[in-house]
Amino acid sequence: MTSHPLNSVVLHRDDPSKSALVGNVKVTREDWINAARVMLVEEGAERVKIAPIAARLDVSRSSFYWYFKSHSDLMDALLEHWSAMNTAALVAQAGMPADRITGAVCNVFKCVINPDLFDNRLDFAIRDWARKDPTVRAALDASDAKRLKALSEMFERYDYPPFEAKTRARILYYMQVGYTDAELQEPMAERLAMVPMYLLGFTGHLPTDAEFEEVKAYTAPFL
Amino acid sequence: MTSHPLNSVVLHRDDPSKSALVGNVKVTREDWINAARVMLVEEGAERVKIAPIAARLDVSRSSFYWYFKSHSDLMDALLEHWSAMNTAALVAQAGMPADRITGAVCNVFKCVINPDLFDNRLDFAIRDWARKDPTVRAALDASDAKRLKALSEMFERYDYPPFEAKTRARILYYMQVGYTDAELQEPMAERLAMVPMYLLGFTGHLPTDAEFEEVKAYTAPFL
DNA sequence: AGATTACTAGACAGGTGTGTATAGTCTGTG
DNA sequence: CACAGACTATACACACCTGTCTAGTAATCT
Repeated sequence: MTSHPLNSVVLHRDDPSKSALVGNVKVTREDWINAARVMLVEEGAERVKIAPIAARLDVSRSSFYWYFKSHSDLMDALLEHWSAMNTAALVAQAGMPADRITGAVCNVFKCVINPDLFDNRLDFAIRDWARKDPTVRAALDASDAKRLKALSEMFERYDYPPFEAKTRARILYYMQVGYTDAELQEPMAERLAMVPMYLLGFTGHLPTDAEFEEVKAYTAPFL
Repeated sequence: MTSHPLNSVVLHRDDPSKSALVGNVKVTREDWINAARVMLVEEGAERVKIAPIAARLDVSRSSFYWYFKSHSDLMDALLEHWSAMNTAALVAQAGMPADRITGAVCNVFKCVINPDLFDNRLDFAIRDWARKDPTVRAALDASDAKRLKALSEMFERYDYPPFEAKTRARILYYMQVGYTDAELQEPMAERLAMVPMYLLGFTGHLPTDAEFEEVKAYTAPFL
């Protein structure tokens, strides 16, 4: 219990200029997770390091091990946090009532662009991370399935037959997933106007048998 | 020039069981880049480390510095390789002649699913990497612009007005970008059949002014 | 055969990251 | 006021990665 000679330096935890939380020097487990989330979004899972987070919170690196068993314990918590926030929000919003399908789809868009309900950048970061970590991959696949199911059921409620409902759900969902960071900054109206335009050379209806045969003729050598 | 006492161990570079290239013990700069590319695709830019690549090539880690000035020199070469391969292939394919727009679009698809012309997984990996490195970001933006320009010009050649050509190019391109690894494994015909289906609740034509106003009413509070 | 060129192995130095041990400080409670 | 529990700082052990230095080997040219 005697003072270690090397530990005799003066501490200044209460120096207000160095305190991240003025008036409350306590750092909670949630603070660590939040700071880690920011790190994950901004830098990627690979760069979620303990020391930089500690610096951001203005506490010692070793404090981390009071709140978390290990580095991977933190990463698990991060994954849990994401699942609870994003997937739950999208599923809930897909179930919201609306007069017509247009309104229902817009509800989904509204959810996705509302940072309080759905952290789009976090979703991106998790998708990145999943490509390198099988555990995350499994969690993401499960969430994707849940979200697609909710969207598909939404289309079915507006009398789309099952296959078409499923297809529309997929396209709606993966159009979101496909956006780049830059595009997510664009005005919502522009993105919405772009979506219903026809793709490829088809002329605005479901492909006829003849057109489908034409496509197959083009692609057959590669299938 | 005298033998260092610690370096007197017997070398066995020509041990066939340890040689990655049987009959040719030489490792070239291309070999390093190729191995690094595999690493980049499978593990992400962050995990392209010299030692594991050396192990895969079954050579010493220090040999690396004969071929490359530094680690970032290798990464530069990787970026250069990607640009030359993928962007060049897509631009070339978009310029190929075809009877109708359907054929032209299928040409693009054929290019993108042909691993000899276009490494889709590499494209993904670069996109990941760009999110963390401004230099790569700039290179990717330049490539995206080149590709979109080529696709847009393709649509214009089939008499689409400029704005619509540009929009179709964007959707066609980002539908590709949005695919997940799993989906890229799906049969081409299914993906092609899925694409022209209408999105959202719109009924198969460009949105009318009334529909556009409806969308704006839904989204106005969030813009 | 000797010299030159192309290429490689191993040791080392320095930086950065995780996890642990230890010696504290602070706050609330009896 | 003394003590217990919550929390934090510093130091250290260890692992891994980059980059440099030195002493080589193997094939080719002269």
